[in-house]
Amino acid sequence: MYGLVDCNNFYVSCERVFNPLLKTKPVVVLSNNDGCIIARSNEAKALGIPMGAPLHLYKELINKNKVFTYSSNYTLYGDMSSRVMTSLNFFVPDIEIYSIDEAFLSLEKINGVTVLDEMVKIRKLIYQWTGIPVSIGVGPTKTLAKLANKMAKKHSSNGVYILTISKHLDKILKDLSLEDIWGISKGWANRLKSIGINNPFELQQSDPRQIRNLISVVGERIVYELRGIPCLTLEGITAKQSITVSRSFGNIINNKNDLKKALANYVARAAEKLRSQNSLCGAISVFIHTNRFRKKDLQYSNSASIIFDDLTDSTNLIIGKAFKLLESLYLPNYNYKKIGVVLLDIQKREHNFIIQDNLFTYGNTKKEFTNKSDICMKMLDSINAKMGKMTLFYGSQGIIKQRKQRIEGNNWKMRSSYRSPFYTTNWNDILRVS
DNA sequence: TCTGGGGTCCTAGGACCC
DNA sequence: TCTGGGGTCCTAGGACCC
Repeated sequence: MYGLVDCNNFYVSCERVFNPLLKTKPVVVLSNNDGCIIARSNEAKALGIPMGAPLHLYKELINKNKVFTYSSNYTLYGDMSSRVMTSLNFFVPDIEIYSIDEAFLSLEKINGVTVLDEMVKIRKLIYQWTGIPVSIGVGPTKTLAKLANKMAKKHSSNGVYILTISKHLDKILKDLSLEDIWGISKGWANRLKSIGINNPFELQQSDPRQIRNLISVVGERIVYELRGIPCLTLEGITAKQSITVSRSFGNIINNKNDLKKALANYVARAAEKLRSQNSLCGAISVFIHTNRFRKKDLQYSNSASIIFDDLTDSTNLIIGKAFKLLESLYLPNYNYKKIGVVLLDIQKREHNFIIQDNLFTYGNTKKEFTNKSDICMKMLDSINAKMGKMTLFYGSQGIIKQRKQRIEGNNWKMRSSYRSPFYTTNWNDILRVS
């Protein structure tokens, strides 16, 4: 059984913790430059203010109804989020932090009879400890837990909803639209409708292979998940595979120096994030856009990327390269609205070791060995000492794959990002927590 | 006038290898 | 003239998520 905990109107709830007078008032939180509405209290939703709406279109409605508006404060939200997650972890050891305001729980260890009581208790205590109201959905798969969470928000008095495979679920699925299902958006919903599948129940009953042909393996998984057969599992905390920092400008910018100033800032922020997850990056990309909403303006958007000679986390080094990329992208006579940087090919710093022939390289350490398995045993010892118990696979990529498959079943697939010219490659590829 | 920011995964197809 | 089998690697583009 899986649980999904979702903070209600998270950003608004955070603001309310520090200003209890807002509790019963309509509140919205705005994006960068106060451009869009990105969070709404229930009262604001009731006024018909949609998610992601440009503020200027709703100015009048907001003024008329005395809606409180707040610029976003991500430092605060990040901090509140970790308070909630830490509290959750206190009750349930196996959790997956899915987003800033959501976490999946593994409920295997909780007795089925008492799940409801347990969830009600967790919900109550999370509120007591953090001031954040949450909803909890429970189901046999992540997809159904997600759906249960939606039901909890709509139809539950205690904020908890439990879905099981039953006639009742059939009825619920018949009454929902395809887009209510996690992983299905407009594009796929339309494709499904084109072959006569009009609601989640019909999707659940459909031929998984046919769905795969239509909308890829992701869709096939959804079919099984709706039947209560898990295809998705809890994922631990993993390092980011890419890090983006970008902003729209409040005003239009057209000179290169201003763009450089902004870019330097964003690179510094991105490099900070990179270091905070103890990683290095091997490549970056820079992009710029004009304002796509100003149809009369000449439009231009472009991006360029560069691969570093060595993995790095140095702000200065990355800024240098980013400026070079900007030089190649910048065209005068355009009004720029947005610039951003993406760090790519991200690798864990401590995982960056190489064995080639009989040379073992780990950071700046180079050691020669006469026996290859000897190297691996020593590596394993030092890694175990640092990180806890691990299993080490070594050999050519093909051999690694075979061994992993023997242990983990046939679902394991070598991904291109694991490639390496050497015997060992990405941490994930050769090591596995046992 | 004003229109967010940051992610992940999957596929197809060509190049290439033994 | 015929033309295997099994694979990796890479990229662009398209979906989706919060």
